[in-house]
Amino acid sequence: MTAQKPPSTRLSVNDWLQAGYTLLAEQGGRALKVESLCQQIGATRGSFYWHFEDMDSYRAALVETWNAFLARDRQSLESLDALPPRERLSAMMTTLVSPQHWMLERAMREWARTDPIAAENVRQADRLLLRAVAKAYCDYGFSPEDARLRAELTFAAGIGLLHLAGSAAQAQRVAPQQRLLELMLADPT
Amino acid sequence: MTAQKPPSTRLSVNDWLQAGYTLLAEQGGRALKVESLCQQIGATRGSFYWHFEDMDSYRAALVETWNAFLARDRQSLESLDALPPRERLSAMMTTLVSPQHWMLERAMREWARTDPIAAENVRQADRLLLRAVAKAYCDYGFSPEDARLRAELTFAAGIGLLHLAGSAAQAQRVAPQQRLLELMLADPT
DNA sequence: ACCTGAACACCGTTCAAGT
DNA sequence: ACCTGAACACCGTTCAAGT
Repeated sequence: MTAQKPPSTRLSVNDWLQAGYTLLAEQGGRALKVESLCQQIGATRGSFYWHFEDMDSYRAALVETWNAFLARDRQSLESLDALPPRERLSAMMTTLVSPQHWMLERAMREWARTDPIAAENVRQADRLLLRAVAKAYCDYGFSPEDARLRAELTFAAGIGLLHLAGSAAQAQRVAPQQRLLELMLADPT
Repeated sequence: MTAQKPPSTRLSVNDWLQAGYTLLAEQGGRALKVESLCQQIGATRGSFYWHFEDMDSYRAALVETWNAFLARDRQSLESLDALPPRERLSAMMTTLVSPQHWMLERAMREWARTDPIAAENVRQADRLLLRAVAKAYCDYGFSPEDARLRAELTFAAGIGLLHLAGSAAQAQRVAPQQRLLELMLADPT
């Protein structure tokens, strides 16, 4: 049988990553300091440097974990293929702005501006999602080119709403989301 | 007669702000360090601290200057009232994504997350722009509520495109912009 | 294997001294 | 009035020593 995890005074890599996500979501990228992490987790600097090379590789670890999380998440989006296109799009948009995601999503995109590793991971994740959304528009009946453009615009609007929402609750974003979908599904000749 | 500005080994507040904008646009918020600014401008730390209290107030000065710049810019947007709604919207969107603006716009929004002063200024600027865009949709014939919602979505999509565009040239963003406008002006009952 | 705490380096900030 | 450069404080990083 596998060993049970003890209540643990001992810390794992994952504990540190978790603490990082908390800080990132609550206070943004500039708050990600070794000392802050130590306070959050109740350990000293040396412990951090046992688990991680330095701040840069710690950030890289955060990005990779986040990316893996996202990939799983978005793969499950693609598994919505069974749904009719309209419901599929609706489900995608709801997931995109889920409250567990948007704080970190924003922090990650902020990072991506200066960190090449983060940038590559964000780009890759975006490509996956864009493809899925475009496919849905395509299945709905738009030409591939038009579907692609509508997907980009939908995606952009989603990102923009994330940024504009500030700390607003999810409920306040659902109405715009659905209205956006209606407009995007319109067929102006 | 007024004194001419000398070729100047002497530095002005504005020189430091200019250096800051350059750094912000090129390397993002984390690159805004005193030493980097000094190198950029060719002076030593003490000079910086003659003109500014500390980094925080320097950032505040950057934000205020930027905000004044934006306000002027957006007031001129409202002066487009003479144009028919559709052209007015098109002109607004073009200005919104002008290459001189988007890098700083992004940096400012990044700041706004952790700096209350920046947040307030961004909020205020957004309110002005949103009102102008909503008015245009209203003049086009949509109900006030619908106009408001379309304005928010247009705005969100604009912000999103800024973020997604990366370092792409403006030309690549014009097509999506115009297509977005077409979709937003559609009238799905 | 994992953690502590002292030590060091780097960069934000201060300040006495120069022009 | 504006700037220099030395000095100090803070936080990222290292490392010898503990369990």
